[in-house]
Amino acid sequence: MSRRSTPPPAPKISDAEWTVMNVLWERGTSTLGEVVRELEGRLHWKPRTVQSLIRRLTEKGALAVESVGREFRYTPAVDQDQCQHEESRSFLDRVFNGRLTPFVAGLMEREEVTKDDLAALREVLAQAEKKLKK
Amino acid sequence: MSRRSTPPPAPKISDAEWTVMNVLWERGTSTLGEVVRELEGRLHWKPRTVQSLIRRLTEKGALAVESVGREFRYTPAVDQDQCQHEESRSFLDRVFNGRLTPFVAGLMEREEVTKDDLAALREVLAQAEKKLKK
DNA sequence: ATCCAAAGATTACACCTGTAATCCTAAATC
DNA sequence: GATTTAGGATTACAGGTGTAATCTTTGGAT
Repeated sequence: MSRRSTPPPAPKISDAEWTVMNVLWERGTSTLGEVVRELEGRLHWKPRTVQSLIRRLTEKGALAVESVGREFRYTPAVDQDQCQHEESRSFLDRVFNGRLTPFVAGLMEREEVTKDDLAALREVLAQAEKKLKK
Repeated sequence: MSRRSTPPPAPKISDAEWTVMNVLWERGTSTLGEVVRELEGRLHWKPRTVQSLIRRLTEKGALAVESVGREFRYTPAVDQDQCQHEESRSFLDRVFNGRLTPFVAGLMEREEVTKDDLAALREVLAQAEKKLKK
């Protein structure tokens, strides 16, 4: 499997920051409070913690800020698909010497897979195959 | 996809440390010099850098040390498959909300896949399917 | 015997991360 | 008006990471 043309790399997002970005990608533009309430229950995080993460993400250019009245609204400034892909690549390179198949094989060996999972994967493979043929 | 019984978690291995562990898993027991020479050319790393990483890996229990004459020989003390699986899980949870299919789909969409890749994956799926049926 | 190079031990050091606490201000509430 | 409170700004702080340098010892080369 080989790379195609690469867009300029997105800023590096840390583990905790991914949690925040996932919320923002899902909700779209949000305020601090909205993110805090979204994470409440799932996480023990204090509001100041979320604020810190948002600030860092803003500083590294992953979020755009827009001042609305007294508050700010934060919006993802980087593409989720691209970030996911960059993380995927770096993960595969680091852990599986770049190879996808052993990764998938390892998961299937050690976790329960449902029929639905398998069907979905089969579909993905079929799509890839079609693209190859074209 | 769900977890099965979990062995006690392996120590957390950092990015740079993965590079070293990969060498050790591949070569088996090695001395510092052997690891340094193995990485030479591929990496800019100074020998002291490799030594630091090996020391940290030893401290966190990922490598076992055996004193042989004047030197030490280092041996992986954690299972590669297990480490790979733990990394895989944490990666999928963080980036893809735990789901494998979008990960595979994203890669296929953004990278060139060869016929061989596809065939290998198909085989993996077939195996998983067989296991499900049983 | 001498000197060098390789390896271990110790130390460095800035930057990133996780996880907030404090302080300040302004809006909302009583 | 006085008080609580949400949010921004600033600060904190230990631990991990990447990437070594320095100091010390010792076996091998000359």
